Amino acid sequence: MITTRDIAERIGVSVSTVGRALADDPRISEETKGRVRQAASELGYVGNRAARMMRGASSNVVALVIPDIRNSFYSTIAHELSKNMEAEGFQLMLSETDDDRMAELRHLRELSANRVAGVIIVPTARPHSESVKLLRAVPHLQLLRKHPSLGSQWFGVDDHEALRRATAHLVAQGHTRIAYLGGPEELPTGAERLRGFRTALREGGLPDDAGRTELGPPSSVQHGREAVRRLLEAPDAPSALVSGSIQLTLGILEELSRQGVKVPGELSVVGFGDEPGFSWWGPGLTTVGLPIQEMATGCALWLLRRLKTKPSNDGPYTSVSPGSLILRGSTAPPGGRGPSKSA
Amino acid sequence: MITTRDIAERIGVSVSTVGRALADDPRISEETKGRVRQAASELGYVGNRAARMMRGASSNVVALVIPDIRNSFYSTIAHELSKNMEAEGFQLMLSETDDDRMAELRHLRELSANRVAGVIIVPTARPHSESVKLLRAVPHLQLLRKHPSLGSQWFGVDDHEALRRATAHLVAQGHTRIAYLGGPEELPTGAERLRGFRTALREGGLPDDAGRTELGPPSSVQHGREAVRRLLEAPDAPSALVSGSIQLTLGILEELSRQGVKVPGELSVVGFGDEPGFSWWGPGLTTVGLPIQEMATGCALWLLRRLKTKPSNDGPYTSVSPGSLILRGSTAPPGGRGPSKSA
DNA sequence: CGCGCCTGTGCTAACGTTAGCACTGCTGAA
DNA sequence: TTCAGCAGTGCTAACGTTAGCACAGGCGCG
Repeated sequence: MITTRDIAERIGVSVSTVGRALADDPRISEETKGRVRQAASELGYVGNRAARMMRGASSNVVALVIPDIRNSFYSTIAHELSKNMEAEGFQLMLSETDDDRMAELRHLRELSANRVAGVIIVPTARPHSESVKLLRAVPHLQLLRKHPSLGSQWFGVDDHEALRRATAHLVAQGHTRIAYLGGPEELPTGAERLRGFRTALREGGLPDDAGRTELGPPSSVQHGREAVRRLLEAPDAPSALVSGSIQLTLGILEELSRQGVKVPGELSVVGFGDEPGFSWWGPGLTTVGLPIQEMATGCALWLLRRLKTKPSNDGPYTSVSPGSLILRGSTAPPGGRGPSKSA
Repeated sequence: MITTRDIAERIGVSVSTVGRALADDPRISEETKGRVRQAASELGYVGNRAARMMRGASSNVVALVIPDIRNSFYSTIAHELSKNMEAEGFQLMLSETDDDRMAELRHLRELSANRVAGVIIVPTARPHSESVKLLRAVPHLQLLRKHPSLGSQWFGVDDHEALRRATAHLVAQGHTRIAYLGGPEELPTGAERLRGFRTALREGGLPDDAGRTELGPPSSVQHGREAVRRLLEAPDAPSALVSGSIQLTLGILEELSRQGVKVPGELSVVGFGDEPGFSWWGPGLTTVGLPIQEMATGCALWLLRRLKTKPSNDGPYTSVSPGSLILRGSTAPPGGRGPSKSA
């Protein structure tokens, strides 16, 4: 690897001069700068960030810690983040936890050793105490899920409101047996969405047993399919179904298509998130649209500001809009005569 | 930040001893090791990789340089790569080029400054000469697209064969006006897929003007929609359509759904890649399945081997299977009576 | 004419870690 | 008794870069 020393020896100046010339220090004459730049270019010199970091400079890497990049929600986040960060000279490190706290810990250890400048994290249900310690040592920001031990910097969705609205839509159409398919209560998002579901039932004057819930791994398409199968086989199957995760929604749609369930004739469905296929699935999926881009951009800007201004300005959390209900054809009154379809 | 020196002062030994104890050097007594580890844990010591790198150690970061992480093809690659790399203690850096050679160059400069250990790249159509120089200085591997100047280490799909098969399927059903919607010829993949399309037409004994092509940005869903619109409005619209990219396929499906085109009654369609929604789109999309996981794992293993063994073993490129044609309901003989559907 | 200032450059230390060499006791063999 | 060898530890240099200080030469001002 070419160093400033190589350049210095080549043109007969000191390393200091080379360093200053490359930093465009006004004390160096234009003539010398020219020769240095020329030599640097010819030799293919690339500054060594490790050495700079040793001199106190911070790294130009921020990390994104998420469950699974294949989830389009997270890949959109990653994209927006990357775009915003690149514009400011930052690179993005990607760490997948698969919702496993030990994998999360392993990643945070590495990130810490690499002295990343900042971290945006979708924490697991119960982060390891060492993970908490590691995170607290670096500017960080929670995304979607909010864990109290990780501070109050948080960007997310108003999950309670999102599911309240989605469920209320079904209640308003007269459904009295509604199923909710979502993540486990341990996850902050899972708990909030479930709460939103129950709030809507209560507000609709429905009895406690009107709601049926199927909770499980929120990133598992497979779990979505199985849960749907269980719901349909049950003695008094629900007439409507709300989803509390994108991946589960994918599973739901696949299984309903496979079984040829008539939507919304036999079953009304409200999805979560908005994927490319949702609009062309069956009669079109009514679903909760999420402001993903806005959230990602918000995160990026918050972190950038935080990285630029040394003092710890601890702006409190920011909850983004609850997401809007996108009305398509997959919901209708129970037993109603909505567009029927064998998917 | 806690350093070895802090630990040393705390327990009254030298930094050398601390360093060796943490590296589990056999020369240090177990008793001392215990005290060092204890102190390190209490203080929350995390080794500084930058300092290690200065001592000649290589970084534990590999970079993935791709056009756009939102493309599920690339997010799957990123996921598999990340999984394999994490198991070996490597972290993944993500760089998006958006198919812009200048963005590509900017990223490669940063990666180079950060001394990444290796790079897996989906190169742009014509990488900048400096990009080439930067890449050549580090173990790297081309993915999908193969650019001659970047060496012969390549993992990809047999694009020619993939599109030959897809097109041949339509030809066999008797279609004589077939459109191909794909990326530009400048891209190695674009050129190969187009060639495969033409090969199939020729082998099917069709005249040169049987094929209509719409080439454009391969990652643009929007372009897919517009191209479909143009094709349908043309005086003698084709009776079949083959896609040469996942994103374009998404656009195609959206537009066909929107316009309510009967598939395969009015138009037969063969897609590219296999996304969640493809199976439930209209009559089910016949499409080219790609061995994404296998490719990603192959890349990871190749790079890991390359990083472990210092000597430059230059295994030549490896072309993976051509992808299999997944038969669903979206193709039928022209004017035929296949399951018709207004999406 | 002498002094201070300015311009342009060099020297050196420091960042945190590691490896080579040196040192201190101690044990065992000649 | 002397010395080699060993266990256990310390000292120091080096990695590449940067910043503080020093220094040389030239010029203007009193």
